[in-house]
Amino acid sequence: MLPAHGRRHNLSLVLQMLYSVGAMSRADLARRLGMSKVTVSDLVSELMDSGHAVELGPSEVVRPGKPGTLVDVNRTGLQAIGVDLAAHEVLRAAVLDLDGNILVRAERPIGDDSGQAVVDTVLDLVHEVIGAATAPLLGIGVGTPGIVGPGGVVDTAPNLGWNDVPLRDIVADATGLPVFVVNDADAAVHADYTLGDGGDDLVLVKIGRGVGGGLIVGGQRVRGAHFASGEIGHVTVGTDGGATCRCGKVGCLETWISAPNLEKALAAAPADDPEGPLREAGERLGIALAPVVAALDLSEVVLSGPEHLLGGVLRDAVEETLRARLLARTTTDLTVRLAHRSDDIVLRGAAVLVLWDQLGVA
Amino acid sequence: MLPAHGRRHNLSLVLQMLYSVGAMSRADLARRLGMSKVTVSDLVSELMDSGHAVELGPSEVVRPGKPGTLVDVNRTGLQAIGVDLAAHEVLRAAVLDLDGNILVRAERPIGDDSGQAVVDTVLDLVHEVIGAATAPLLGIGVGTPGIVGPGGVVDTAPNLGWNDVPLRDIVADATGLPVFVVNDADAAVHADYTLGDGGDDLVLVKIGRGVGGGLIVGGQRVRGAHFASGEIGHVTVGTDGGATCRCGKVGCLETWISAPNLEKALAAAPADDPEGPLREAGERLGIALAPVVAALDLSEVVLSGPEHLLGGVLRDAVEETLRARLLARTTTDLTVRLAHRSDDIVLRGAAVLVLWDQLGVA
DNA sequence: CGAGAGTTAGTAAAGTTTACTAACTCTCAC
DNA sequence: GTGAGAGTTAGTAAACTTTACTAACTCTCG
Repeated sequence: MLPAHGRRHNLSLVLQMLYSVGAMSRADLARRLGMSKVTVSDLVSELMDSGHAVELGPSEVVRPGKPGTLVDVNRTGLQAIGVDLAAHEVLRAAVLDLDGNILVRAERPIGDDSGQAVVDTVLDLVHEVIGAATAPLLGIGVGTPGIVGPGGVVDTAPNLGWNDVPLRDIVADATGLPVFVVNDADAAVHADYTLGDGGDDLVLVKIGRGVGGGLIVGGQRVRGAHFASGEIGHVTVGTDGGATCRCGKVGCLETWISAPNLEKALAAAPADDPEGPLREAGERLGIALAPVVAALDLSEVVLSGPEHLLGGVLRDAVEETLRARLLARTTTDLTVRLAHRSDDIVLRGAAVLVLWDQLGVA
Repeated sequence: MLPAHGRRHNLSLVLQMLYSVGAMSRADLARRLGMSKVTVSDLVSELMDSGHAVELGPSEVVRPGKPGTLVDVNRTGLQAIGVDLAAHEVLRAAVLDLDGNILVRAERPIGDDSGQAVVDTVLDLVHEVIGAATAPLLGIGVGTPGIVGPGGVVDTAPNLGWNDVPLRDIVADATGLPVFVVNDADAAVHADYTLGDGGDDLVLVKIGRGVGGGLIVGGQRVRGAHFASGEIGHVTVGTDGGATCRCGKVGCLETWISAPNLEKALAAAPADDPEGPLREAGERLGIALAPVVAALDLSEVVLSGPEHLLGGVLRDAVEETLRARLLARTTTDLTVRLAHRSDDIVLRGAAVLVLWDQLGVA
């Protein structure tokens, strides 16, 4: 731990404060951060030199004393790229501003491509959005299906035909920008945690072709012993059988609640209980999540995926099941809700990753 | 983050290195820690001044050059107090050395006491073991049943008749020593994590009168949104009913696997399958843990409690159930084992807490 | 309405803490 | 003796602090 590391941390603290609270004067920063005015002035000056912060002009507050000069994160002068490789049949990318707003979008169909062909499409897509950026780029965040090992290597992503693809290095070499690669559900939970206003302990379940999860515990993203945290799609749920899963086991969570399986079950539902499959799926998810919520003492369960499937009966069933299977004390301030704007959550989460690493912003 | 914080961190790094690797020269420390010899000399000198480190004399290694002077954590010159308030019908305390060895023990029966009477007994017990210490004390660690809120306040511990007892301040005021209070299962997992050689992602399930858990995720103890992590005793397990629990619900984990319920079931077991209840209990625990292991991608499940109950069939059933309910990839290097020396695990974990906080030792 | 008092923002200078490099002495094997 | 490694001393750079200042504003009162 060199003094320079402390300095870097303090620079991040300033950016975090500005990012989460908004523009303020140097003196406000000093008071809020418990640093001296001199140190803050020096930190801010370094951040302005590097382009990460800007002055916005004098404060309008009317009170005795010299008005402060407002300082803020360079919200309009910096952008990031987000890439979502987990959408259905399509690769997506976008230019985002620092608040997570999507400024420019681009897409490429996957078709029947796999392996290197998909990698080439990703690079093509990334180059397109880089060209569309209107401000200096902090970096590129990528949310991908499959397990992402250390160094941004995608271990296995069957849908893309990938095995041990060093995606981070590939994209970094092709663009010269810093690149961050994570699992799509991890990106999603990062988006919800950073851009939302929830607690420091939450799980996000992402329901699409499969079922994946991302966890934030104590404000930190859980990575797992084999970088495979959140892989809950193939946990057996309940003790009363179920359908046979594509993985070979019986009663996996995915057989009840993946989007394709849900659509199928809804189509086959009896007329007198058309929403039965949604209730059943919610119950099963609740059964699987109950031990997780209890063990980690989570305060939020977030569902991400098609709103018409998750929005009503299913969400209610998850909440009811959790309340039924846990102590009342555990569930009193537990919230079960849908993610905001699930469609773009991976894009936003991927961009947020860039902010985290480049700015230390939370 | 002041430079002084970095200094403190670096002092801890030196102690950690010595603690985990063993005695070595200043030059060795400098190489291993990537610091300059000068800095290490300075850090070591500060640690010797404070009594946390000692010189052991010249190294015996035969080679050209001046022999180094071995430096080590002051293993024999420092001790810590561990207190276990979660044992059956008795309060226990001990003096431990820095390696977690128990040097002196003491006990007090609880009897029918509760509330303030128990607090008084704890203080009496603590004073006895403080008197038995043969070296300066780093502090007091306490493992208690119930939920421990911020500031070492015991929210609720029914067995002791406690509600919102500010235990840390009470013991600190009475002894003048630094005091650390945590839940007993959290203490246990801390002991296993620090004194064992496992991975950075594990769960410890402590089975006694009730069932509690402690989790280490990414090398950090999980606290939870309401400081109630690990409270898995009253999660409903399975979808096929079960016995009614003292909490009022049906099929809680505790009804299957708490020590009293297990003993009862074993006594009533049919002669042709005397170990049936153990197998059933292990299966139920496996069912409850499967989603937790998958979501967090844990590498170890540790059981702590009466060995004659947990050791054989039960442990095997937990492992088999996890393997059956999870993807093979998740379970290939998952180990399910008993804690070493469960009897004293809370005492050792409580003492380890002190080391963590006072020395920054892992 | 204007002068003085009081308050707040921001900067400059000097001092402290921390860790670095460079250069040295000391000790030992060969 | 000579070379190698351990540890110390001297000097430097970085990062923060305290203290003291200027600049700019509001408030009050004659």
